[in-house]
Amino acid sequence: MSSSSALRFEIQATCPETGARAGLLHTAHGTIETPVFMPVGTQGTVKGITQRDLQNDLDARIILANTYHLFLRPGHERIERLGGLHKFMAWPRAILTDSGGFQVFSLDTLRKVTDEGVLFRSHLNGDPHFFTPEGTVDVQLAFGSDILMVLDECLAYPVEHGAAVASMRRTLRWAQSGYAHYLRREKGLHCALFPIVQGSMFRDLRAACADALCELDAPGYAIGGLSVGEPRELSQEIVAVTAPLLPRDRPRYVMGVGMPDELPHYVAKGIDMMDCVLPSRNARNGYLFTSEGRVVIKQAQYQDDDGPADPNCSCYTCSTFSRAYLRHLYQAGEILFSTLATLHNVHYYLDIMRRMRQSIMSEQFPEFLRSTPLRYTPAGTLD
RNA sequence: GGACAGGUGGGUGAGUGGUUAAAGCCAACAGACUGUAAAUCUGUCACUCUUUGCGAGUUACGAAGGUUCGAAUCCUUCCCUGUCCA
Repeated sequence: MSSSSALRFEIQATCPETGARAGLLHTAHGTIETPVFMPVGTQGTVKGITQRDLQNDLDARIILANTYHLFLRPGHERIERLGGLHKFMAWPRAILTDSGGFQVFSLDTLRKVTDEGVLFRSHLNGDPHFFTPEGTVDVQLAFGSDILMVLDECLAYPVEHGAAVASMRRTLRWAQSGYAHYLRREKGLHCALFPIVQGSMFRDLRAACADALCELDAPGYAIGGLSVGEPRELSQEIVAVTAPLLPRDRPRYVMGVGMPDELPHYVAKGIDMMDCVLPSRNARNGYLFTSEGRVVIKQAQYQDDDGPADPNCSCYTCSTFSRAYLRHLYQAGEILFSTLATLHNVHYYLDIMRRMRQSIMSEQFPEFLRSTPLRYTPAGTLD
């Protein structure tokens, strides 16, 4: 346990067969039951639903927000003046903020990476903003995040080994300098900073990066650089070789995953935390995740279907509305569709995590895992 | 009754002699989406055949005729719609 962190991780049960863990992550804004899925609220909102939905209905314990986006608008200093991000967005539970490292990937035409940091040209107005390992820590401290992420370079796939080496070393240096800066500043603050393992899909680079990052003795570690275009098997493989190299007594976080069926397979590799935009984004695009598989509710086949979106779901959407009504809302472009669909999809993800956690606690995780096999298509995506 | 302006594919609306099965937008249908530039984006969108090729054929721009090598585009008549005047 890192002595300098307010974050405390308590492992309650470990699956003897797979190594999957169930635990408690204690933060200044509540205790998080792990393994946990964290809904993504980039701009201080999980698109489509209210904080009340998230807290009371879905019972999410921690959500993500984004440094790049909130820095640009409304600005970290304003958020700090207004009492911090929790108060600003009226979310009393835990917040993890990504550093902007993902925007290195997603906004690749609007940025330039140097050894010192990342020069972004704002997607809003073109203004230049230089993100450094130290500066991104400062911004996240101004937010008052519970878990901060170091600035990293999220590479696209595929990439040459040589380029991946250089990038990984740069990310490693950023983690070291960012972490040192964090340690100088965090005295008395109740938060934690997670480094991020990079190295593209090269096992040797992942191992080297993980080993070096472990020397930071951080309270938790992330595996980044996945879901960037690689086949899904490869994501699992990289996590399988990387997770065991991270401290057993600290939370392990795989960033940006995944499809519902993939979640248990990450947990089986010793992962405790995940996040993904899929449940919220796909919801808005008419795609529901259900216990019976995908239900593309916008399809014409549902226009007369008076059954619930997912007959095995207890969420407000499924217990109240028909597929026909949801399909109608989508077709009509009604804003309520996004809300109801997001409510369901996020509920579906969180419910998977709750059941998974329960199976670990009751020593039935291997059965749970077998009940959600990975069905890869020839293209390396999931069916 | 008269004078103008019009009638284009599911809707809207470009096109005013040939590269037009007919732009764009909308609708419809399907697909993508993984640390969110996303209530976004992509594809299809007359019919038939096809060895699946930017291939062939058929029908189509209110209706019927006509001019022309060639017509959604020009002419004639008719039908219909809108506005205005009686």
